[in-house]
Amino acid sequence: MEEAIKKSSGIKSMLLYGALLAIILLVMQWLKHKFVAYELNTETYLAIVGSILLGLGIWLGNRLNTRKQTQKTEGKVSENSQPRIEFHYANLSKREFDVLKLIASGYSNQAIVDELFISLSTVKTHSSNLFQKLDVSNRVMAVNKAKEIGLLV
Amino acid sequence: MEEAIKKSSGIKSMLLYGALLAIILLVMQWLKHKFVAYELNTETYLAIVGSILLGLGIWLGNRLNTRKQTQKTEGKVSENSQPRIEFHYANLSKREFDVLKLIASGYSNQAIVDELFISLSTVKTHSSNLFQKLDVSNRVMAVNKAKEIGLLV
DNA sequence: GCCAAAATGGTACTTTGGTATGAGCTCGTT
DNA sequence: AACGAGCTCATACCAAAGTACCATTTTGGC
Repeated sequence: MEEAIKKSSGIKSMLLYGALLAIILLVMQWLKHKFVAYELNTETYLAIVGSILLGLGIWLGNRLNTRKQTQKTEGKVSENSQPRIEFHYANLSKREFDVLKLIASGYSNQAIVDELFISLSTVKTHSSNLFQKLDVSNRVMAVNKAKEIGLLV
Repeated sequence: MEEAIKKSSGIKSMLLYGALLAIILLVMQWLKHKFVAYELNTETYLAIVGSILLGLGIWLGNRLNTRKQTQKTEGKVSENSQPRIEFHYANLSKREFDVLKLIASGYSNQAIVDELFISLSTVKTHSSNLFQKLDVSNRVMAVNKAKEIGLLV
């Protein structure tokens, strides 16, 4: 796909070149006519043509490079927006996840008791279960792991 | 500063233009000499000069844009590398910060002992001190706070 | 209705974490 | 030399976390 875009870009620039060259030839013919009509000397003629061509060249070079840059930027943006949160990654139950969130906020077990209206031993059970599922052995590791796998932001 | 760099870049491109124009004039004189010597017609002469100038223009435009891009990239890189860890933000001592980093990685106190070659009571002392400085009461809160204030990434 | 998963809860115990208090040593600054 | 900051360490104590084991109830899917 990106290769196709690059090829397309190459063909486009070629066509552009061709069109520009055609215009340049027309300008040259016109200037030649003026040249003959007003008898401009050769150097003046060349300076005019040269300036036009130089300016065109710079513009073209600039434009080609801007296109390259735009493609790169788009590529990066789409990469950044892809990481979705995988909710069932570690098979945590709803309640286990509730407990995990509060742990991550720095709640003690007792504070979680007060927040979820359950007993201390239930908090410990959920906590222990989620550690097992996340394959960790303490709260900080659990929080780190959960963030790492996208379970928590 | 960035404005100064941009101005500098502008001056440089002007000098470059000047130098190129000088070269072009020399080439024109040389071709005129050839023109006279070999009696090339005017259109051939123009085609040669025109091609050279167009090519030069494209090259220049490309180069200028590359410079712009390079500056942008450097600007981003320097932004990314600027967030230094503010070592004394919360007035943590070096040792306290060492302990904090390990806590943040999920290390138990005993594991920190083994990592830093100090006693358990020293770990506890540093830990307690850093909690006080960060105004928190447990490890998870300490880690969260440290990340929040930019002390840890 | 049956069954598995989830939620809840208790008990006992060990491990880990955190606080308070005190002390000694080194180094840099005044 | 005096002083403060930082590092280190010990002791004592309690709180909190975590594990193991067991049990009952609830919920959701078939």
